[in-house]
Amino acid sequence: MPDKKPSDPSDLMTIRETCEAFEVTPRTLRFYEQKELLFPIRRGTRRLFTRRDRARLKLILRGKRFGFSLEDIRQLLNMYDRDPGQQEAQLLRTYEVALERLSTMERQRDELNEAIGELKVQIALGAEHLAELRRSAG
Amino acid sequence: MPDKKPSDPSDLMTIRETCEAFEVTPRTLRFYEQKELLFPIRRGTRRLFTRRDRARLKLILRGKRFGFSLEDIRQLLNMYDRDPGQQEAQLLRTYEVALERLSTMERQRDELNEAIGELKVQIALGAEHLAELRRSAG
DNA sequence: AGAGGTGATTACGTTGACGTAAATGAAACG
DNA sequence: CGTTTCATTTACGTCAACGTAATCACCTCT
Repeated sequence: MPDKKPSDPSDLMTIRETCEAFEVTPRTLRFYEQKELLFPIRRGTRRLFTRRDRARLKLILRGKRFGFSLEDIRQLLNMYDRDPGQQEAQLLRTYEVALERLSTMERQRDELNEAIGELKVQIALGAEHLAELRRSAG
Repeated sequence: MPDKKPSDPSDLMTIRETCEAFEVTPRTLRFYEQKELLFPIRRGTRRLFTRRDRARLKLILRGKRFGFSLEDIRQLLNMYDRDPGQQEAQLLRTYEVALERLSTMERQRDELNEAIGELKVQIALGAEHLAELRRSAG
């Protein structure tokens, strides 16, 4: 074999090709299909992922990086599917959801920072305690 | 009833009193007992939480705020129980574990910050896109 | 025809920290 | 003595996002 087969008669990709392209497992793709996040076409029993599936997958993975749940993502994606025409309203909705998520993430970060501060204090106290122990009975 | 009964013949507290004092549910205390984090004494079938249980509980809840798992906490607590004498070694161990946890938390915070930055970019792009839509067909 | 690779389906397992429900008991109050 | 009220035990349920078999069907190369 000279190199990877493009296997691109009309831009369809097998499950394995898609997995390699996006670094996910077959299980993940099947799972996403089951959750109605992807809709690969079937040739016989085999799944074939279209350009559209791949575009969706890209958005799914991006959404996951931002901490959206798959259910959140599904709702957003399917909104764009159901009525392709409400561009502005949909974009606006996505924008709002993103802002909400952003504030959640910032709150989480702040809480994490607080906990980090507290933990540092405890660590400092521990260090002191340790030094004391060594002074009194090294 | 004049007021709350101290019910403090020797500093023991019922499960409910303990729950109120620490803002946890009975289920939680029973769960912690089952997980060997607490060892309330039994009068008949009832649990009575000692000063020591409460001290442990305080540490448990603090540990949780830092994101330690109950299993982590159990190991640390029981270490102090099993051989009360290795004070220095134990404190040192706790110190080490805390440092590890600290770095994990800082890493998480950094990742969260990165994601926040990315999300902000996406939001800005969305805003632009939205403005464009409105310009071309408001 | 056997071996190997790819893909499919079905369904149970994982992880953590409890929630929740059901059935029962025992104490306290009037 | 009857009724609340608090308690106990047992055990299944929850949530998310897949992992991990187990079993079966095809295709391809040799």
